[in-house]
Amino acid sequence: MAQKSLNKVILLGHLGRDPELRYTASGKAVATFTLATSFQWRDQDGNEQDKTEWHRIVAWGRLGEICGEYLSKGKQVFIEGRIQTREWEDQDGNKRTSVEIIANDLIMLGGGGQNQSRPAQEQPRRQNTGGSRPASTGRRSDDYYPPPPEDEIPF
Amino acid sequence: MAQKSLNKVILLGHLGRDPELRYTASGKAVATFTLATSFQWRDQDGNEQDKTEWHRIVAWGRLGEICGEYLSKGKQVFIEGRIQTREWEDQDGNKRTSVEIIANDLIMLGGGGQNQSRPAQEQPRRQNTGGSRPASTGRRSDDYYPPPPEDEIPF
Amino acid sequence: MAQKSLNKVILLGHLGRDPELRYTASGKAVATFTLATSFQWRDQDGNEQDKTEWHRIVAWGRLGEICGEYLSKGKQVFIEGRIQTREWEDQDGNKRTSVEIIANDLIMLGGGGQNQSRPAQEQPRRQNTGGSRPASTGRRSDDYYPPPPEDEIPF
Amino acid sequence: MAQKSLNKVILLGHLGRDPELRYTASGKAVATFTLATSFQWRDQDGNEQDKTEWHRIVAWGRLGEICGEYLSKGKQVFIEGRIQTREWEDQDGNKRTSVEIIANDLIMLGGGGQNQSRPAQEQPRRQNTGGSRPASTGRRSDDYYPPPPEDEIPF
DNA sequence: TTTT
DNA sequence: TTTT
Repeated sequence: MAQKSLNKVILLGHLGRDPELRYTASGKAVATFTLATSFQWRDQDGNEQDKTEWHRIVAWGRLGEICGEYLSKGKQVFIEGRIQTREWEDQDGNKRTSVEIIANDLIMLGGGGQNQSRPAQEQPRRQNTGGSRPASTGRRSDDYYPPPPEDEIPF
Repeated sequence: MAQKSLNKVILLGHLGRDPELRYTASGKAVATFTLATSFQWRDQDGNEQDKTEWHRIVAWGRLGEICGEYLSKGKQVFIEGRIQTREWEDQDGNKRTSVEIIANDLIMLGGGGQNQSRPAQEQPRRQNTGGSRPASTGRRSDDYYPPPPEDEIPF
Repeated sequence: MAQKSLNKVILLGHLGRDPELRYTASGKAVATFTLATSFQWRDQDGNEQDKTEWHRIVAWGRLGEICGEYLSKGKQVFIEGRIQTREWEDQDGNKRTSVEIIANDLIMLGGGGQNQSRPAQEQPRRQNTGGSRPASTGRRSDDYYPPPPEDEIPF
Repeated sequence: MAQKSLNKVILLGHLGRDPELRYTASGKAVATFTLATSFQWRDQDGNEQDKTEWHRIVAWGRLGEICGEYLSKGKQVFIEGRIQTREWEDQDGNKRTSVEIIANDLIMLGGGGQNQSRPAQEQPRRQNTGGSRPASTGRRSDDYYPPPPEDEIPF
């Protein structure tokens, strides 16, 4: 039995491409896109160096649909998620491994993006999986207790 | 209309006292306890300095009940939550303000704690608010998509 | 002797006012400002509710100067820091307590802000405390190892 | 020129093996080890499912030496770091990619570990890179301002 | 009021 | 492949 552990990723960067929105056979939405972050440092000669890291982001369900609708290449977003390694076989039958960030929260930021009013989503919406909260990224789960009425606070 | 924002706190420390478990009039559980973290630095004379910060933690619902059952003075825990300021009036009618951390996830760690097998919870369980997952801290909400069967992955 | 612990706060929100930049007697810069985050939930009648939380941010040294120079009311920022409680006495000699977020990293985001090109900093710069990295928020400390040259990687 | 971004990973889990401590040609220490986290969910039949994620951790310099000295298989640790992809060629000349977590902070927790008093470090210490704080993980960088003397607070 |  |  696995003991509780933590696997949390927090990213803030820009999309390298428009998200791709797909659906599983059972109709669940999933968006994928890449996000750039950059790491800066000063080398031994005192020169600024810079390396871009590309993160592969996966967003399932309602959050994926929101990504498909509102995000586009260049947009700046904050993402919270977890690291997940996925194994697959390439065409030669070799075992390959992909590391992806499974997003569970996302905040769209003002910066970047070219076509602000992006043409409506091409992909059909087969099914509105999960949740009735329209413009939300589904972050308010039951675990997030609101501030209760004052006379409800017993301390 | 409020734009999306982020208010996240991550703490790892030890409980200063046993949690207090109470219930609202409507039967919702809420546990409160304090958690110590310490900040170390070296002063200008090169001496190690140390300051303890006491955080007031509030855990609602099922998570609160788990705190009441399994945590005790001295135990080491990891907590994720949000900062919440609450206003109240003291006995002289002065406006006072309390800052609390509303926990939404918690990991119990091995360290600390005096009475490992704590006597069973004194407080009666009036109501099992929220959730059917008994030994969980309620973290697996709908937002956390599991790894789907391989033939379900469309990318 | 204190054991290692963790006290981390991550905020993303908008400034409620222009930062105030002050200097200690010894010439160290310190900026203070408030940051709004909002918490949304759906009440039992299914109506969207919203509560704004105001965080008091404190940024010392070079980071404080950057806040004084580049931030203004309405700007959207990401902040990482720690919670710190400070005790003081009000004019009646009563012990009061303030909870502040001591920032140690900050990312300026595109959103918000009224006067993009804010008039140059009014406060004199008494002393350039800490660090020679001009436009940086000082995040690249020694703890952040850059990617080494490939032939330097022994694994 | 890269804009500021964020790439942060927070993990809490157990080591899969003893760390390996190596040194670069220039004498810089680097420890590597794997860390397990687990993700739990309930499948459509209501059964608890569990998947272990193995993270490859890299710790440079003083932090790496501390890992080599104090960590061992089974130990529970909290790690903060960043994701870094590294490209290399396998023996067939194929481009391969490794995703690693570059640690920049680490907290040792009580749980796990088999040989509490592990035999002293086998690897020679070629060079004590970075830092004079012996038992510290080097987390108190210049960015972490201590609480100043009360008469130094100008607000 | 915690912990090593 | 992003961004300033």
